[in-house]
Amino acid sequence: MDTSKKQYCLSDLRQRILAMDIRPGADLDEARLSAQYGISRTPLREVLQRLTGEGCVTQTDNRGAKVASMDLGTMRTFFQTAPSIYANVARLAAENRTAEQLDALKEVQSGFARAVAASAAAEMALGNHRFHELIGEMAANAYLTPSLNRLLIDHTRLAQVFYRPAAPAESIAVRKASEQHDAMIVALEAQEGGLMVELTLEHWSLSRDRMERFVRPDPLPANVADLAEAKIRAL
Amino acid sequence: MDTSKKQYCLSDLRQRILAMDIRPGADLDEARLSAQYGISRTPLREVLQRLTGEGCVTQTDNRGAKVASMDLGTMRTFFQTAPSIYANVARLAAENRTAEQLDALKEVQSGFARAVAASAAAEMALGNHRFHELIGEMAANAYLTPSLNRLLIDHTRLAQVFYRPAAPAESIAVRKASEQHDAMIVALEAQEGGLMVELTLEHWSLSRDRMERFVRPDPLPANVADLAEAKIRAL
DNA sequence: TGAATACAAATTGTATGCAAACTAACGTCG
DNA sequence: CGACGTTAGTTTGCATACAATTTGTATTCA
Repeated sequence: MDTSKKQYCLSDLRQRILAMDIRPGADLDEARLSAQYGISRTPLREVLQRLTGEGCVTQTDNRGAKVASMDLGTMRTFFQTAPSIYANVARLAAENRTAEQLDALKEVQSGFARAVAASAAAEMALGNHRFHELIGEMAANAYLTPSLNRLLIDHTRLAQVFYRPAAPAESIAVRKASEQHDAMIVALEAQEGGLMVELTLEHWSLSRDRMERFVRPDPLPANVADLAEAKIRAL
Repeated sequence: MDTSKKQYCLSDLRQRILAMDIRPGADLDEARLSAQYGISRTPLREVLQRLTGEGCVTQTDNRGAKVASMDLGTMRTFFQTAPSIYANVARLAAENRTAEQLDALKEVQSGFARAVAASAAAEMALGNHRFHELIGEMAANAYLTPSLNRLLIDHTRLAQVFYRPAAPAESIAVRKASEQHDAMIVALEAQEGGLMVELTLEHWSLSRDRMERFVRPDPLPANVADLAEAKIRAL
């Protein structure tokens, strides 16, 4: 095959972490994983080191590796930090993108659109991830990229939690997100930094609103008697 | 000793890279280094992977590790990105610092002041590095910290290049920088975010001006004849 | 019963030997 | 003479065995 077993292990673990297939805080046992991927512990440990560097995984001495947790504190800083970094990266991407990168982005976006059409939740989230990762590469700023990538890791994981229960209203939002991606591609092609920032902030708002709606859903009726009555009437 | 050989190897390599004792682009040979630090290649490779995650080192498959380079492009993005990240981190640090962190910072600053008094260039740069690293920890923002730390790596390395030729004017600037550190500690203690941002931008200006002065020194007289004449008169 | 300790099992960390990949020098062929 | 292919030599990558550390459990003694 084209990719080695180690390469596959790296990208597979990363995907499974992003897709919340392996939960935050979950223990990553070296012996089990190395057997599972058919490699010895030495290269597996290298993979874990790599993922630690990316921010997917945390390691403590003599106590192994865990999937990076997502506690309330980090979520708070996530919402605090994301718009600023996203916006700055967006402007730089418009200024510095190359033609090849733009082609790659179009490719990824068409994949994302296909996933949206097929309502494939995991592929949507992963495609979205790759889309924004590529915009990060376009920015060509080695100092901002690590922050962006860490934000994207948690953004994708949050999206998995929030988007899974695909209510009809949600699928409309997803299609809107896909349209925003298309608009971004136009802005990037025209190298319009200001427009790109605007679109990015709108994109963020859409995503944030959906997360908020999930965290704080419409409350149940306050009056329990009325609720019971309504249920009976509905029969 | 308190720290294991591996731990020592990690921090020693990091220090030597920050101090430009090992130059950007230099090859990091596994066999040589493992022998040098008295550990086998396995833990040494782990150290290199760790440093790669931090951004000090770059690794390419089957071709070993090198010290992260500092080309013109990265320097450009450095000057572009640093003030914004520094300022944002500064405000967050003022808001979120704990008493323990403040004590640690005072400790580091007194070490820095001692190094300034002794004109110990490497210790100054390293102390300054630790000072700003601690401010990053105070900000308690897992998304911003990686960007800050990458900026600090290159800032410290640049400082090594620029500050080494210790002209009298430079030592005045260093003392001013130390005073700015003291002012920052006061601002952090009072949790005055706005003041902290102001001080940080001043601190940045001082540093940037010194770098600029190094890159673009006063030009020689344009008229070569005049220059020769002036030299003769000076005798 | 509860705390402390000693022992056993599991897991991580390190060393070493061997396989694979890359580098460079040499010789052959067009 | 230059380009290409071949072959030593060096360097990185991987697997396995062993050492060290942590965790869980049982047993003893107050």
